Amino acid sequence: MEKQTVTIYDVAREAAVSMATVSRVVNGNPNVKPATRKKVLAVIERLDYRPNAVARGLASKRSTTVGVIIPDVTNIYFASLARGIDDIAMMYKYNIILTNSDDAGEQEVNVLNTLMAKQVDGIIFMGNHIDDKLRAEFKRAKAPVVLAGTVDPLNETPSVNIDYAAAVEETVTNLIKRGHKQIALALGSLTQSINAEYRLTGYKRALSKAKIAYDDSLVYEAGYSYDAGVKLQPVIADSGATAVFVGDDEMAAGIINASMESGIDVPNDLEVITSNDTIITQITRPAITSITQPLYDIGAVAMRMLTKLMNDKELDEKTVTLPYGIVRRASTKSVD
Amino acid sequence: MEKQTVTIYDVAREAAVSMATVSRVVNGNPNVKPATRKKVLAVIERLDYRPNAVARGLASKRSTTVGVIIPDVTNIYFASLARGIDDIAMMYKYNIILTNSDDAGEQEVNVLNTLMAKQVDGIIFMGNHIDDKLRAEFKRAKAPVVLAGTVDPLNETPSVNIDYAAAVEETVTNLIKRGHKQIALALGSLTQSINAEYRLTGYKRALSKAKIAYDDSLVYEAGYSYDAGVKLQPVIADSGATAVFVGDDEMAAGIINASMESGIDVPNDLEVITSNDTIITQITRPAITSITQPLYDIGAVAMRMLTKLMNDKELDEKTVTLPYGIVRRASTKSVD
DNA sequence: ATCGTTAATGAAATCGCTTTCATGAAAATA
DNA sequence: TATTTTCATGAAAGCGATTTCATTAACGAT
Repeated sequence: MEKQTVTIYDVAREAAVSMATVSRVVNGNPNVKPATRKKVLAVIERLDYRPNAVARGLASKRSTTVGVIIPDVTNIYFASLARGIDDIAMMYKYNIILTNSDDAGEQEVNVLNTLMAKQVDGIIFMGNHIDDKLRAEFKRAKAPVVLAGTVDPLNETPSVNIDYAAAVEETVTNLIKRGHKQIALALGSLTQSINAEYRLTGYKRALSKAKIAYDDSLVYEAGYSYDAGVKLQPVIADSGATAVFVGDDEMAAGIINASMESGIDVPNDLEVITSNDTIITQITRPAITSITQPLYDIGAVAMRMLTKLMNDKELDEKTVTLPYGIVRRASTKSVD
Repeated sequence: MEKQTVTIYDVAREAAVSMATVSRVVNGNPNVKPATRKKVLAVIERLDYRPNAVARGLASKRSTTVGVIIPDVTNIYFASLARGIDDIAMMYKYNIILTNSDDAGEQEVNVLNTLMAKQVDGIIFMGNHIDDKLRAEFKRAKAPVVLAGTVDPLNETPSVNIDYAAAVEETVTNLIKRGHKQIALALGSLTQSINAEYRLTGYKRALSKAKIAYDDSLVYEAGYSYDAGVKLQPVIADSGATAVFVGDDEMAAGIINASMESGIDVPNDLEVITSNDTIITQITRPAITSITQPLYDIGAVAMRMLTKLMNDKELDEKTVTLPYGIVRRASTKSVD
């Protein structure tokens, strides 16, 4: 026995008004006599009528749903952005269709297409790399796209980020000031622009300002995981580096734990700085000095921008750069 | 200039067939002559036609979307389940509408209702407590609901879990065997059934089997966070407990770090065991002994069950209990 | 009392698809 | 060859809302 669904038509009949009037009441259209509104609301209550969002979406061409593409929900960094996105979305009565892309180009294009098929009103994209294929998809999408915590070197798509290059430059410069000459850089793949075109750039800038020769044997492409950090540690140890900047907190934790366990003291033998200031940085011992990012806000601001675009409003600025900070913890030596 | 959308009607016209035939081709209905199929596919390709999932949903009464209610995406435990859910969902061509509930009853009911309004075909619910209000909502929903990593003491709703009580009983029994008499229990709120009716039960069972009197001053209701653990640590220290079972990994990390920093050695002065075997347990020093749960699988199995229910199939078992394990790490002493 | 406005409502088209049913053609059976 | 089945297809009726347009009622203003 299927549960019977109550439609707007049922309400109209019971209330002895037209569907149009019921629709007006439901949508808060002011053009309804108070008495009529009251009558309709009573029927809605009595029948327990709930508007069908799908039908509404078809008729109005707005689904009040936005697509969110995330590399992996279990990654705390992106999950934090997602939380910001969802909170603001909810505030504006949107829902989130969340899909994991694993940062894989093909998969990203796929989910983008299924999201478009679902008629999402907008899309928030998170990932480590934007290529031409993706840009092309963004363009043909009729829904606006905003990048969160994700850089497009060509700046074609609205985005919210921090200044990754400047942040890395500043931290590396700090290390140099404290006497380090051999500073390793542990990143994800250099095919990803956030690494190749931002973090690496900041690193090189710091070196060049200090007149230190760039040595690419100190730059490592590892994965973004704890185990990747553990595996990378002996390599860093062999390189003679006395400090390392790491692109991911879990990887940094792996490096720190593996170092300490092999007798290399952090920070005395190796100083470690990481990028995302997730809870991980507080949990390790020593705790990890990190660039701080307003993770939640990056997501929240991106979603706010998207709501504007979805309502055909102009954006104040297409590329929003939120402030970053640096928080010193025990994985680096104090300056004094 | 709005982007023009191509509809099934356009395809039908161009291919000189009826909409019905195009629909059959798109949906893989075998009742189409190969020649016709080919012709239609060519037009679809040429016009770059993408079926509108909203229209399809309205006509077919299936949205191929499932709702997922999660306390907080940034919680690694639940995020891990969510990942399992999404992967299986994708495998079955479903999308996920993800909403954070903050474990708050009112909010949970709200999102449940907006999900139903969106005509989701099914719902996966994660949370720490199921109450009557929620059960009532589940019942009136016309879409099936499955609980993931979430217990319903009344067993009214299909669910996937491990045997929390047995797991706690086993770990606490181990502690007792190693000579502990004062074992603290650090949980979330005792208003939540997973704590009050499962973990606490297991704890009491272990004590009673060992003829140790239950002392409720050793049971603590804290939050599920790192800071909650840090705050709770001095209280545990004062209690004279020599071991503690913790309900959340981040909280356990907080207890461990705070202990070590106040001169209480883990595991020599205090043994610590936690519940969820997330990456956190490997990152702390000492690493944390933990109950192991197949997190991803809990989500994946829940989603598989949901697909069955959505296709009106019978469930082999309404309540699935996945096996748990215990992994010893450095926060407990070896047994020998 | 009359006319121009504005407010309140309903009729009906529309959104883009699925699906039932009818129908004619082709294939299989007698 | 006649008859029954099966196949392939199209016409058209929904699905449950929104929205445009027309219409009538009420309201001021003159």
